[in-house]
Amino acid sequence: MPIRKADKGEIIKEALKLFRVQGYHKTTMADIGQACGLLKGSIYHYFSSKEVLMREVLEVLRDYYRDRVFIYAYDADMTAEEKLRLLGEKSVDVFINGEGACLMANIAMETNDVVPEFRAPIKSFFDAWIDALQHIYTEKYSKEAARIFAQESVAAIEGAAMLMRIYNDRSYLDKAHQMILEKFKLGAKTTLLTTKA
Amino acid sequence: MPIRKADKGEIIKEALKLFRVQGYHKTTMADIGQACGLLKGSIYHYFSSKEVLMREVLEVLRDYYRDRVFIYAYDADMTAEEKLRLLGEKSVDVFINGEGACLMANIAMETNDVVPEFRAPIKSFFDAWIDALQHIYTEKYSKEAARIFAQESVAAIEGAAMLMRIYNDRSYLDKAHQMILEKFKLGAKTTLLTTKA
Amino acid sequence: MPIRKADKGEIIKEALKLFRVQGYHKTTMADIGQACGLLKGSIYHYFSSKEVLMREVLEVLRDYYRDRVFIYAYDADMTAEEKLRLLGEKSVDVFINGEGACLMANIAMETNDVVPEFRAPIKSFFDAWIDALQHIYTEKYSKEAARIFAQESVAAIEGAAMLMRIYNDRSYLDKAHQMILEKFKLGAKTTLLTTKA
Amino acid sequence: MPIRKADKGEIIKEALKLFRVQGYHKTTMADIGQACGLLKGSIYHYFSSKEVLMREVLEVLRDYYRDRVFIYAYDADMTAEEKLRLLGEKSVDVFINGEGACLMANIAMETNDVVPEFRAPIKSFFDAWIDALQHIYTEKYSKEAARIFAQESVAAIEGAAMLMRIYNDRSYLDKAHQMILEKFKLGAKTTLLTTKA
DNA sequence: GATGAATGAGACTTCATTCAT
DNA sequence: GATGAATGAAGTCTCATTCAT
Repeated sequence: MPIRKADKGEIIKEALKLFRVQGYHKTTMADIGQACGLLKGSIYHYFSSKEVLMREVLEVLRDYYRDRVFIYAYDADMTAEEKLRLLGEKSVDVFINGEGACLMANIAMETNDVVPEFRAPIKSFFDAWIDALQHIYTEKYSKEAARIFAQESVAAIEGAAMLMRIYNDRSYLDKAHQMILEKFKLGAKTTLLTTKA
Repeated sequence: MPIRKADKGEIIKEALKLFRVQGYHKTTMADIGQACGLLKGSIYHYFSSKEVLMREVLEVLRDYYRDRVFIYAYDADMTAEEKLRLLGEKSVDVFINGEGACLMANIAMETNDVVPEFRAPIKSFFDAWIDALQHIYTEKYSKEAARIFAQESVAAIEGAAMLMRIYNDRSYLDKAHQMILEKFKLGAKTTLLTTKA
Repeated sequence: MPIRKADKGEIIKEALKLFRVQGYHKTTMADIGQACGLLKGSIYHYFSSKEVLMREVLEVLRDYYRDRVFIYAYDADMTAEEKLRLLGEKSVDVFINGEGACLMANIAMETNDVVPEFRAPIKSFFDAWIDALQHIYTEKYSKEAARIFAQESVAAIEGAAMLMRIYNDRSYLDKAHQMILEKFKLGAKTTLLTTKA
Repeated sequence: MPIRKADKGEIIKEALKLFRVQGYHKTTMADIGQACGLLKGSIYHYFSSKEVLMREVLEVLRDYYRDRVFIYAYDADMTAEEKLRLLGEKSVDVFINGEGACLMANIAMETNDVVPEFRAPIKSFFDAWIDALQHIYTEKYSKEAARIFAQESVAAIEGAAMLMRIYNDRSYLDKAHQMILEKFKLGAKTTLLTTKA
């Protein structure tokens, strides 16, 4: 009869929190173990290495966003503005609770050139995000303009998340979302490329 | 004079490059030594610790931007658009040559919560950047709107730098700068807050 | 249970031997590890630093003397001379077997001004020793004279231990103990201060 | 034209102070250099290694004591008690000013088993000391008893020096000297062996 | 499944020593 | 004679990982 102190899900959840705050290299297996009530050695029952654990964290997060956040972009029953607001809320919420896309950016910056194995889940996360926004924006913009606006939006949000962290002021993120919404309402006038019609 | 293989400046330059690409924790003193043709121990002749070296790197970079890049924002002989373009060029150039503000964002993300000693130079770098942009924007915007637009601009650029890195595509950064310039030309219409007049 | 090569007690025992012979600064974690059949890094499983290990060594030794040697001074069933002889024997034994008060003096001399953390256990060891001798001596001496004689005795023994080491001749220690016993038998005549009665 | 910032004598003096307080292994060439206003590398113009420097320190100290302190023991113009007092004063003085026999004991304890090269000067220092005291004591004691008393005296003083350091209380040393003087005045009654007859 | 002990590679750092100038 | 730069060995400590129980 096994003593079950933790399962993969919980380890992933705790690891995510630590990786987000401390980064990949600074977070130790002992840190993660402690957060789950395990010894560091025990984590190897679930994950064959720290790298594999990180990869699973990234994949779980990407899947979560893809299936539970970005999916709303494709919902036919909401207006574009409602969808935008919803995505923003979900993201903001996740950012502030400390389990979100912030990790993606952090890990991307820290490991892009030193752990290539992490690139795939990170890329597919941002692909899915940009795709979702583009889909929303195509309601008012041409496909090309929508893509660019989507990229700008993601950049604006991640940049704001960075400032939020540096200045310890969450309003940056709120302002970024408002700005995007405003811009969308104003239509294509503010983008380099022309509107749909 | 003894055999001089390196000086502080060169070590800082090499360290900057490595920190930017590999991050703080993943970069070892041996890496830095090798890049300068020194043994790891020899670096301690110039810097009393890895942390002190990193801090000096951040300070040098901040001072460089403050004195040689952001300063153009206050030049009375250029138009706002010329200044914006100049700042963009200088930044782009620095980004692409691999010695620039990208490091600030990377290190901010990686160490914000684990090495508080780095916060001060990082903060003052972003302060100086935002101040400079705000100063330019006040030509067309109210002080408040100019500040918000400045923050948005920095966020947009840093977010774009992140995407540039993830997708290995430098066009993100160019587009971010173009977008900012466009937006500035269009005036305050695109911001939440009202224009100057 | 895992492969157990050593426990705290054994590490402390081996460390004590090495510290006594080589001193604190000259003894390396690798030395201690080798003596226990461990790698240097493995010792950190039991002790968080070399300093902490040394402190525990000092505390264990102090407790050992307090509970198993000096305690005889307070035994009502022995005469003062029996007690003195017993303390002497225990000390001599310990000195010669290489696990004893000699370490206290060595470490005191070597680290008094450079590792203040070691002072407390060293002081309390000597306090307990002097207290014990004073207690024995009060049978024949006033409290004050007994204290001074106790201090003299400790000094005489530690000084003799030093000569023993320098001349590699254990007879110094024996002679010191004999001298102390003689002096005690002769009563207070030899001390500066007056006898009890 | 050479820049003379220091000479051997000064380096030895400063090194002695540092070795006495910090011990041999803990004192670095940089420490010594700093104390003399030199860089550590410059010390090698005077001494070929740290070990050689320490050996010279020990030899200088031994010679100093032999020629300027212990020599009074052989002065025919003083009484035994005057000589004892004089030796005590010189030693106390040197102890307290921080440049004396204390170093001999410290270094003896710290390096006896790890740097055999230091044993010779240390031994000959203590030989000279014991010889001097023995010579004084032979006025009242047999040669054998005088030697033993001399050894006891040295042990008493060095042991007191140790307590002085541990308890940061210089009275231990004064008391040791008083005790020795008392004992000498009382004659051979207090020693194990018989008086001269 | 979980543990605690152990490993070994490698990190940062120190320091005696050398040497061209 | 003195310097500052450099070296290389070694020291303390960390950490991902393994494994018998």
